[in-house]
Amino acid sequence: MGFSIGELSRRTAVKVPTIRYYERIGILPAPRRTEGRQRRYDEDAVARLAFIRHARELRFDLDAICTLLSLQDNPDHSCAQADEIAKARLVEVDKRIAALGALRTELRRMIEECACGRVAECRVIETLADTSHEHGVLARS
Amino acid sequence: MGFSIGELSRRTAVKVPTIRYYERIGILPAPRRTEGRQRRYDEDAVARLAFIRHARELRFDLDAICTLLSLQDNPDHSCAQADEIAKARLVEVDKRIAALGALRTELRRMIEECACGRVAECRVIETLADTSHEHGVLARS
DNA sequence: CCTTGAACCTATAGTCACTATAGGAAATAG
DNA sequence: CTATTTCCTATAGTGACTATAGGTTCAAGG
Repeated sequence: MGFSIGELSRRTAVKVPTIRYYERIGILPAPRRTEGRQRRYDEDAVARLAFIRHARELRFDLDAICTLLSLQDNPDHSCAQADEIAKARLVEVDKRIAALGALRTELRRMIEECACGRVAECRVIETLADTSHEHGVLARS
Repeated sequence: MGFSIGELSRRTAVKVPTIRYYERIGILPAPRRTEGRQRRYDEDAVARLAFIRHARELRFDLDAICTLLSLQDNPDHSCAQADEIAKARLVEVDKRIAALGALRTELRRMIEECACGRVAECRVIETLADTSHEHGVLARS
């Protein structure tokens, strides 16, 4: 008749404190409790938590996941919004990959050109100290 | 005879609260003050803050930047440590790019296969709900 | 000299998505 | 019945800022 939070954690590979956190912020419904106030879950909880975990692996933020979950609960609804969220995520990922590619190029150049002697001639430090470059954006994504 | 925090902000493209934050955590030295306790900076502060900003653009964490700054202050020291930090960063970036590439592939497949009708047939939701996949890692990098 | 308004000051709390800790209670195995 | 494991809540910490509140100082114009 239902299983513990530890068991749910094992079944979904989501850590126990994270499950409690998800409940606290309302992304996972509060389950029923034993007489001693311990949580007892069912298969529905496994499914919902697995959904969240997979979406988190794809780096959807919890806000987006909230929307996706509520869509899932309404199968007759249009899925345009889900599509939109996924597409927005793809755009972010594309941007991030491009930014990281540029970053990698700069790091490689820094490292290659460093003769690895004294700091005075270190290309890594020199590059960072160089103020002649453009002010890029410090985007988070 | 020195300039204000607002001027330093304009010259380095680092926001005023961020500059104060950097001072608080000790990554930027406390500057001298006017009689009215307002901060007054010089060119050295510009250089140091520009260094930090550039390193942040390359996503070095503040801890690594701290080390790099102390290296910069000792030009006769070996730059092996700087090299090491930069190489570690490169490894992280490589990993992140690989992970994001995989993520992009999955997002694209999800989006392409979605007929964009009702949620019941939505490939996006379906993919997220699918529990048959491997438990990947939720690495931060 | 006086006023206005922008820029400055500190201290504190909030962000995101958790993670860690403390101090205790319940469940389960032997 | 005891020992061990797992569970509970509440709170604080993470990184790197960002935002807010409530007050002070500075520079310029009149």
